[in-house]
Amino acid sequence: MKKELPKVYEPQEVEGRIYRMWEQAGCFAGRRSPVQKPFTIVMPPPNVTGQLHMGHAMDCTLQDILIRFKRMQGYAALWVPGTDHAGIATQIKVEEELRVNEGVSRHDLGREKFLERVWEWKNKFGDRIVQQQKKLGASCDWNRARFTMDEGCSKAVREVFVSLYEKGLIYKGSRIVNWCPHCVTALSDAEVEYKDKPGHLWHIKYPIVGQPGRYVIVATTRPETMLGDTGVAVHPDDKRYQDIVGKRCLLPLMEREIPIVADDYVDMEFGTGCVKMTPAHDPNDFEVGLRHNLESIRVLDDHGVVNELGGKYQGMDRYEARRAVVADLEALGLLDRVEDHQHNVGTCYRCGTDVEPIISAQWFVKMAPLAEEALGVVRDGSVRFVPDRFAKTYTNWMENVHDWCISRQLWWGHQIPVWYCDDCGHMTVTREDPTQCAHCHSPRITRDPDVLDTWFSSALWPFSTLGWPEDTEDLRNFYPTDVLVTGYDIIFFWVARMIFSGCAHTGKPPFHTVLIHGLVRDDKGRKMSKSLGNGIDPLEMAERYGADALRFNLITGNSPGNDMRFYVEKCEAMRNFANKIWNASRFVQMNLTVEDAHLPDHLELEDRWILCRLGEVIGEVTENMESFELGVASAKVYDFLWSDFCDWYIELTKARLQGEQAQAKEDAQRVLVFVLTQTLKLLHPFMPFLTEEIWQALPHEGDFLMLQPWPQADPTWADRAAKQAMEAVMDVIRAVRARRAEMRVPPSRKAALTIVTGQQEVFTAGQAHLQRLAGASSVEVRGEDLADAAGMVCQVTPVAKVYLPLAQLVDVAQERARLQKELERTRGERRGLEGKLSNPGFLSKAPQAVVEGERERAAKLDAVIAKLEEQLAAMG
RNA sequence: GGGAGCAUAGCUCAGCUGGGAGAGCACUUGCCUUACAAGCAAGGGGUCACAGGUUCGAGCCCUGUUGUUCCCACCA
Repeated sequence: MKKELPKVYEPQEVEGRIYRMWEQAGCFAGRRSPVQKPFTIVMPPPNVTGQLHMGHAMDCTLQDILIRFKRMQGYAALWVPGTDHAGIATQIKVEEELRVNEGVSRHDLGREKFLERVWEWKNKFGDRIVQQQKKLGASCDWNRARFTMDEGCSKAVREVFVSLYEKGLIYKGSRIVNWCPHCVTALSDAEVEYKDKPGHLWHIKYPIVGQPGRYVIVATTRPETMLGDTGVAVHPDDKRYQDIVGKRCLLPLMEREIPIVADDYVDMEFGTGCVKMTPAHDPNDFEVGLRHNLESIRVLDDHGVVNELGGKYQGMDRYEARRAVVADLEALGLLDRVEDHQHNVGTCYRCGTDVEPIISAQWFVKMAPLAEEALGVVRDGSVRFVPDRFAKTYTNWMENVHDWCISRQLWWGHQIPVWYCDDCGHMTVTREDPTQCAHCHSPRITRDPDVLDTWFSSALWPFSTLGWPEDTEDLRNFYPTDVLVTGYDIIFFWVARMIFSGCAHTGKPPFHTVLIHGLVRDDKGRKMSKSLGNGIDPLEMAERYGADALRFNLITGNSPGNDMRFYVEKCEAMRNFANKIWNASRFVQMNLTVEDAHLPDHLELEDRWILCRLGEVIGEVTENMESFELGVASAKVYDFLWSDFCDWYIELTKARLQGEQAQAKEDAQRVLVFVLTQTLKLLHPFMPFLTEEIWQALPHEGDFLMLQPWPQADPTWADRAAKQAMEAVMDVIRAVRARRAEMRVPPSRKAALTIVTGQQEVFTAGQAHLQRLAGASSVEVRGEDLADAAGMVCQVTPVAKVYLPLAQLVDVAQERARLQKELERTRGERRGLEGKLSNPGFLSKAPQAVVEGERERAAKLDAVIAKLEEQLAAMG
């Protein structure tokens, strides 16, 4: 039975082996069960091109903890993994690869060949992140792994697009959209990141037609867009400009006459109160333009280069054109002045390029009707955010959401299922690929070249992965899912869209709880990023300290939704904890002669104490887990294991283990194994590898710890008397140790202890422990105080006076001073309590239990005070 | 402009529905006490940002102030 365990825990040797064992035994499979309630988590699909970073590691660990906990609690637990095709990110990556290695662009290859190459890439590297998740111990049902572009998910996408189109919730329109000139595609509002950047405010003079020498001065941060100006706007109430409203001015450089209009949009206080209008390149101007029938002249092409409508600036990119325009204006004397100006610039969330608003024909999802339902399910509590403050973030966004631009000018993704007739121009939108136009039946039809926003397919993830739109067994059994775990940074991108998609297409919100976590930052609080080079590789940490230590680090000591800083030192501390458990287990095992882990009939004081504590911890940890307080739960297991079990209980059993009585020895072994085993179960969700490895080496029933039932406290363990008695003994041990340390008594020098107490039976029972743990050569327990305490030093606890024959190390005056000081301190504390206990308000209004607790405390202090006074009196 | 978070020991952070201020690391002292030196024992260190308020009682609830971080928003 016994396996020789190494002195130091070696996770590298253990983890791979344990994982393979679980996997081969099918421990991760989510099985539908007629009796067990299902518990389902769908994993946020990482990008296929991605590498596992610390954020993934935290996300993955949280989910694994929940799913392991629920699995042990007896739920039919299913954790569905998968990966995301990540349209822009992947396409950019493969294009880059092709450019560097082969010197070709996607256009050189053509769409079909290019897509073949992306699939090759996906097949080659798509597995990498899965392997990395396995290293962390992720207990997903890998047989159910999905990919957003696999057949089923694609079918779901197609169904959703067509049905939303049929309901009029998807439409195509020419609108101002966010355009990335580098990625050469439209972006949704959520994909634009606004950054404060220093810039300038150029004040430009536009001559008024027919009034030589008179100008309107407009202020702009983007002078190059004036090439597309089709008007100037002022506020209707602005007295300065009332006479010129309706007049025209001459657009410099382009020599075009444009109207001056009045519109509420203009802020009279800002700049000169005159705004140039470029409807084709500014969302506000676009709106104003609509109201005043201003023309839209688009002067920038898809790459952000001035086009043929930009006159002599054609061929220049936006920034080059800006410089040229400003220089020319200055030469013409039309540049009034230039101010420094901080402004908010939209940038592409993938490549960081400044986004260019341009008018373009794109596909949109009409959000208003969808948002209404999505708001309802959060308001009525059907979907709950943890922590709940994120519900507000969600609601705010959803209330102000604009229509969602879903078309992307990319090749990698779900191609839009719309065909245009080359003859009649009508659109055909169907679930099956058409062979002819639905209107004129012409076979000459061409498919829309664009693909859908990646998040369009991610939005369907909770049900597309379970088989939707088919009515599958899995869908019926596991949907709606239970908890969604993700970072607050993708509430808008993903969570919001899953919620309205779930409601719209399945009639149910896709999960009832959204567990939000924060970002993992570096030790200086900065975001980990490639460009800063400050990322810490979770796999390297797992390799060095063990996946269990990494997991524990990521969970313990932080609370849901809060960012955390990553400290390598903390990994080390958690590795030390793992090693501590390892060695405690080694101790238990090396003393083990019994084959089973049942509690003995006879329990000693310390046994009843540890069981009482175990029961408390089981209750608290379970409660914390249920309410997603994982950091608190893990800390409690940590403390129990290290302080109660290792520092005290193991030490307390040594007397029996090393004694002569066979029965006592065996009893101690049984309690040790039992408590350890129960605790390993509590710890398992957090540190799955280590706990499984140890459990396998201890007496057990069943095959795997990970499939064991979650521990439950036996009510008979709640032995308050045993707890108090044991703690009284522990108090004395601590007091003696402290005194010895203070007096610099070397541990090798044992001293005879005399304990004077009214509870002799408690200390008689604890005699062996006192001797062992308090460095005593002998222990005398008596009821009556010493007649002559000369040559002794005294320590006082609420239930005992302890005498140590150490007087030669301290003089009487010093001892008296010490006791006096102790007395003052205790009296002070007692007075504080008296204030409370003599307060009628407290007595009548505080809960009974609290009042009782305070009374007990007072009684203890009184006891200490009495003993100290007695001692001082005895010293004369 | 709107919203949110944070401010607790030298550092990084816990502290759940209000009831005797905690952990890890760092620091001091003494120990290889045969499970563990990745350890053991003992210890030092905190007007819980500030000012009011509610309460018998506030780190926790309310109001305001300051500092700080983040999110959202179409002011050129």
